[in-house]
Amino acid sequence: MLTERQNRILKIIVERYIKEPIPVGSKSISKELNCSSATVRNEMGELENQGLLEKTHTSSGRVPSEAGYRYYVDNLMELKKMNAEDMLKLQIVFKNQQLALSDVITKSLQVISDMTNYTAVVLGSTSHENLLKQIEVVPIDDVSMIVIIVTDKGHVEHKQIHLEDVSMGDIKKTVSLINNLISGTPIDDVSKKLEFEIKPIIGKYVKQHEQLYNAFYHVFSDFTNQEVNVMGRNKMLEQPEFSTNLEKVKNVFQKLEDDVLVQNIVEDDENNIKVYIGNENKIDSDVTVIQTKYKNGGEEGTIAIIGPKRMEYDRVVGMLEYIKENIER
Amino acid sequence: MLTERQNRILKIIVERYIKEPIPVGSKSISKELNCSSATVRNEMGELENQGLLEKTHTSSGRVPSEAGYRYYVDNLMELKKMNAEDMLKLQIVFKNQQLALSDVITKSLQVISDMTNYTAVVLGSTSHENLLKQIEVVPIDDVSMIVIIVTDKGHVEHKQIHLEDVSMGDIKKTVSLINNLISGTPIDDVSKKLEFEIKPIIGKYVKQHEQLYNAFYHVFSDFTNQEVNVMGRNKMLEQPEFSTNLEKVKNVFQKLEDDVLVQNIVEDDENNIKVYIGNENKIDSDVTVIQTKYKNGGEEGTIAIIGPKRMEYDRVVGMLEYIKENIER
DNA sequence: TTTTAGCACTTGTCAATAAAAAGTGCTAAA
DNA sequence: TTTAGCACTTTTTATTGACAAGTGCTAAAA
Repeated sequence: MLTERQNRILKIIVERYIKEPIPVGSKSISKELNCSSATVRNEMGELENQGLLEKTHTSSGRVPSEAGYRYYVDNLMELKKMNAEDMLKLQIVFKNQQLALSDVITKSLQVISDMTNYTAVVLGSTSHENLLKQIEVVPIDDVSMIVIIVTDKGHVEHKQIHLEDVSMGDIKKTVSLINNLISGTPIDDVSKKLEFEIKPIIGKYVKQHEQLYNAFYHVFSDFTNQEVNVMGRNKMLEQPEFSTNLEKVKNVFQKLEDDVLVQNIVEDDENNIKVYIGNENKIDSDVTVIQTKYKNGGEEGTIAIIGPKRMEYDRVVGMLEYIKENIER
Repeated sequence: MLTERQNRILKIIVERYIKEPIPVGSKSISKELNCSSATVRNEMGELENQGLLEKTHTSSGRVPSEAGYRYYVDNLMELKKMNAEDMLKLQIVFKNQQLALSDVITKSLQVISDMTNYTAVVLGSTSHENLLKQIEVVPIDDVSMIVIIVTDKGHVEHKQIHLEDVSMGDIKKTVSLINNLISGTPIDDVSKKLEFEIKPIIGKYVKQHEQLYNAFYHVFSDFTNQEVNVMGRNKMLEQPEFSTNLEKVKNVFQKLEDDVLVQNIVEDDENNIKVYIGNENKIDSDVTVIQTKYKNGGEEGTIAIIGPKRMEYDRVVGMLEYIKENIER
């Protein structure tokens, strides 16, 4: 357990370092506390023994360790209310009645990314939570058509398919079969139902039923599992710790470019706001991910902010709380 | 006009520098030509007078200037056939019958980006070239529904709208009105037609016609003008001239993140392959854009490769030619 | 007239050195 | 328990010198 004074010192060091990435020395802290630099030095040594602080070299000032940030977030951080100006910017987005929920989320995270200079990520709900609502087919020319899938949560996906020697009538019939028989099925299960409930029926009276079945089968099996949206990717370059270390930037960018990797950001299903510092997250040991789930009616997903380990925890957590609140009503 | 020897020297310098970004000295060239370094120096001086070469400092070797690259591309470059291995990789994409055209283009450019370490861009056709084919409405719950727009070129767009106190019957009627009356209209003109041809009719018998009209109006006016697809964004970081100059990278990344700016890459409507070196393009004075239009049936668009000024012109032009050929049949 | 050998000169790079700044740990006294 | 004082470390910055690479120019050779 830390003493009151140790807590104060750790808090000062973390917050100073977050403001500016320069190791913090004992002298500058002694002015803030009513004691000498030697006392502060003793305490800092103790904090270092406990693994909460680190030195960049033998005679440098102290820098928070990963455990130090963790301790700060868990015990020392005071939540910061958003300032009025930032709130206003977000309210403009939330009050816009024209926008669908998913657009509101995306836009508001874009605003957050601009305000903080951190990267923001939105992950939509996964397919096994989506039920097939309806499919539609729009013919484009003799052999091409667009198949459109709509789920109960308003997720829309489309795919162009090419069918030769299949009559429009047969296609229409198949579509209406699907809509009547397997609407309401989780997207993940549609492929199976297609095989056991639709294939036998069309097999009887459609000439090219194999071709038709295959086309629809592919449409569903290619259904995107999750909507992934990354905003402010290059904000990472604005962070001093990355602008000198291109290798790190490359690694982070690469992870953020691959949708599958981005999906893995999500660590668990916790509903409240979670902070994953450095090695606690799966992106890079030099970043922190702050994330939370949101739920609104049937729709749900995860929003996350990615920044350097020395990110403004209090500010970002406050913002996410505010956004989550607004999304959920 | 340059002499034969000057041409040879310029070609050597450009190609050497493209291979490795180190200023080229007279001595190394004299070995390749049958003459002394002093002669080469004289010629290089002349080439510098003509603005085709530059020095990085008074006593450094020479580097191609923008005009030098231009001259190289226009007069010296020999087109390079793709090697068999690269061709094979692309053929796998082209031969895949399952993919829609737009996916083939995207995938093949992704391959090119991986092979060359340059960034690739695909711009789909613009909205004024798309005609409305059909719209569909899928209800989600009492007040929400999805409006889906399909164009004659297979472009699909959807939007969620919220309508209170409007009966499903009225909506269905309006949709069928639109499909019957203004299908075939360029997307850009739909809003107008909506006002003059649809609004008067629904105004007569739909209670909440104003609300209904507005909803549809927005759907069309928000129609994305152009499909924009950027692949291998962070390949830029692999280029030595950018990995030391973060400011440049930031500028390029910023431009590539903004769809509107990416659209502006397109310089004109030329059908053949065009090379825009440095200040000739609108992205950054340190990059080169190589682009071409493609056309396949009704669908058309632009593909472009973005790399440093010292990009492998011969290779990239050859690749684009090959891709364009394959797309167009 | 063209080419070339030779040489003085410029600039960048690299390693070594020195001095100053920032900060620590430890000891001993308050 | 706190603090003043001091020796010690490390980083940063500037300076120096040596060396390599390459140029431009002059004068001689082809």
